[in-house]
Amino acid sequence: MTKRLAIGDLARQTGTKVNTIRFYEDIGLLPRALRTASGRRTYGAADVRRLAFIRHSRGLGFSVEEIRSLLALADEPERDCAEAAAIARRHLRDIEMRIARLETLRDALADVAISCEGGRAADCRVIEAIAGAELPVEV
Amino acid sequence: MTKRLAIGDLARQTGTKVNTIRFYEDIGLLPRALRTASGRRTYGAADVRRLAFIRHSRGLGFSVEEIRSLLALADEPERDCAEAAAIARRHLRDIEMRIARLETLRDALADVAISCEGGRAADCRVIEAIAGAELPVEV
DNA sequence: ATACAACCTCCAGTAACTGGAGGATCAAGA
DNA sequence: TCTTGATCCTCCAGTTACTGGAGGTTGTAT
Repeated sequence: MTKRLAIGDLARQTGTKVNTIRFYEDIGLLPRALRTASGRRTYGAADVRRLAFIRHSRGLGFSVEEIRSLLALADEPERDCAEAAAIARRHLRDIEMRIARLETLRDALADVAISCEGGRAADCRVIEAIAGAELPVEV
Repeated sequence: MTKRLAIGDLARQTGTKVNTIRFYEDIGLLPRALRTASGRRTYGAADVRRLAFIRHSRGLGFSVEEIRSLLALADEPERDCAEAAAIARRHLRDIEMRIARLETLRDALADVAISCEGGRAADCRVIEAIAGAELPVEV
């Protein structure tokens, strides 16, 4: 049998912090790790793959709940994959909306930011521009 | 003297939740409100302006700490406005970076999302694509 | 034997609110 | 005057996805 990894090794291999790995175990994204006699966690190849999947998903911006669904699908090979596709598409739409929103914001902010180059705060056009702004709340 | 507003009135006038107004008072963005004999908060025109400024700033994506600096400048008319301009420009750069990051994400996700239209999860290309993804962590 | 790194568990903190419990007060109608 | 319902008060817990630290144990190398 191949030798198992300590939590620090797994952390290095996947670019994850040790505390984060324990956190994933707490919330159930990772199964409870096997322990040595003294209680230290040990990991095998399947754990490395699973954690890598989680990290990649997070890198793509999926939420923990989305990842939970994705992992559940991956764990049951006979289930219908359409759900995974739906999650991905929904997430894509969400990101597109965030981009659009940020672009609106950027344009409004560009107007504000270029309007001033110093002077008395009393006459500051940045502050005036913000005071007069009309933007939908919530970023 | 003009009549003062109850917290609910201020909330309606500025599109802010009552709890949020109290929260801003707690963290010092709004001064401690004057109270009636029975302890209810009352607000005047200056409070309306200040809260509107805060909400507009939030709408533009400024953090509470940034707003704190902006308000400090607005409160002291003799200070140099360059600081406000710097805050705005820094924030603008930040938003541009977030947009760029999200665009990268969107492209990666688009690849993932279109790759599947149902079937066994075991063969799911969405899941495979995520497993094989190489994205910088952190959104 | 003694460092020192790495591990353990538990807990608080982050950002910016939101919602709710439990209780007091106000305005208006009967 | 009484009562009802809206509004207000103060606290406190929960949200997301971790991160960092305290206080203590274990493993390894010299």
